[in-house]
Amino acid sequence: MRMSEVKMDRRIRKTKSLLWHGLAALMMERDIQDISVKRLTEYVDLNRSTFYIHYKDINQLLDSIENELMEEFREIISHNIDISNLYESNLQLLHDLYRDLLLNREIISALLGPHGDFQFIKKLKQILTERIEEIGKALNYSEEVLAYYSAFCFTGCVGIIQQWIETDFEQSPEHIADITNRFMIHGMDAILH
Amino acid sequence: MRMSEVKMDRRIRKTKSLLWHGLAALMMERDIQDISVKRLTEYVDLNRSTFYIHYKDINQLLDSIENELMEEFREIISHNIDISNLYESNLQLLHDLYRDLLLNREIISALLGPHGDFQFIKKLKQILTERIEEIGKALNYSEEVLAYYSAFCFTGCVGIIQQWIETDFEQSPEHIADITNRFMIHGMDAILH
DNA sequence: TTTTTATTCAACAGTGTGTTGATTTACCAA
DNA sequence: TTGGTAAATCAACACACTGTTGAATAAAAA
Repeated sequence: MRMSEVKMDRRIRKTKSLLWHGLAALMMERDIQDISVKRLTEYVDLNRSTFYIHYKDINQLLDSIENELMEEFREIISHNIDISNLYESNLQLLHDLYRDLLLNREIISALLGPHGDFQFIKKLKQILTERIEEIGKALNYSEEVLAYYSAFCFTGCVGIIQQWIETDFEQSPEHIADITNRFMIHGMDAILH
Repeated sequence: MRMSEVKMDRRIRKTKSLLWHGLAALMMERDIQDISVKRLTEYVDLNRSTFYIHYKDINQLLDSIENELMEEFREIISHNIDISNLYESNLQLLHDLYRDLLLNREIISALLGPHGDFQFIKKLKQILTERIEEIGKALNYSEEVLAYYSAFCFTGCVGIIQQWIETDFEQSPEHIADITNRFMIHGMDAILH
């Protein structure tokens, strides 16, 4: 059970969990714009009006799921980064992040898969970018190039995660973290040796 | 006028152009799922039934726009890549691509901006990835690492393009192509010098 | 157990959808 | 320029999903 759920009425917990997992399941087979409140509530066998007690519409439900995840990520990312040992501490951060993604593989597959949500990528990118810009400032890089580098890197990360999803999380989070880190720092040179 | 439009009835050209630009305009302010056929046709001052003569729904309209663009990109990307001079020929390809993006800045801003379309990124990534996997095979890289590298690079490219959009295409396509190429090949090492 | 509160259910008006057939308007080729 | 062709308009239609309501029921918390 998540932190934000502990004090909830059990019925609310059940309802929200049903809607959460139901939406994830439906997103595996169709776009969000093709998922109606009617269809979702029928799918999870809840009365349609129950949905409206908790959420305004499908978008707000999606939003609340994403924000919940973001809180988790922010927690993980808030660990200190050691600028004197960028390579190792960045690797550590990627480890932790990917491990958490794996724990949430159901919803992550939905949000970043073929019928995924654009907003989620934006949110994800934003909290990751905050982080690297912090580092960049500490290292005194030009703001302009840094903005492009962090955009490149962390959108690239999303690409790696999507590739990971496509192989159904075959490799270990450690392995994925390792190649991500190498690509970020050495680019193609990383595979040329 | 695009190649696919030359033989069309002028009325069809006008209608499609109105819907194309109208959708792009509406996508600058709201998500696709919040754009109805009714709203779009009112916005561009067309009868709603006219829309249905040409498209099934908003999604199909979006699809046809994207596919049109993809044809353009495919054209550009089909230029030969010189494996013996990867750096230069990749740079050339990025030049051409970014120049074309700039020509289509209106629709590109819509498709990759805050209310952009997930599918479009997928399509874009796919044609770019086809290309790099071709190169990778010629250079005899391991398939697995290569899949991750190309996912990283070209999703990263999308990130750079989004950053470019956010600065309202301030820099030249040549400059953006140059930093993209450097990030792709040297990663962070490119800004460490 | 009692009180509180979430869920269910039926019903409602409202809005967008997708289609149709008749009419008007614009285009294109002869 | 004209006549045939085809696109755009318009009004009307059944249909499906929406968002909200109030009363009845069920489950949880105290």
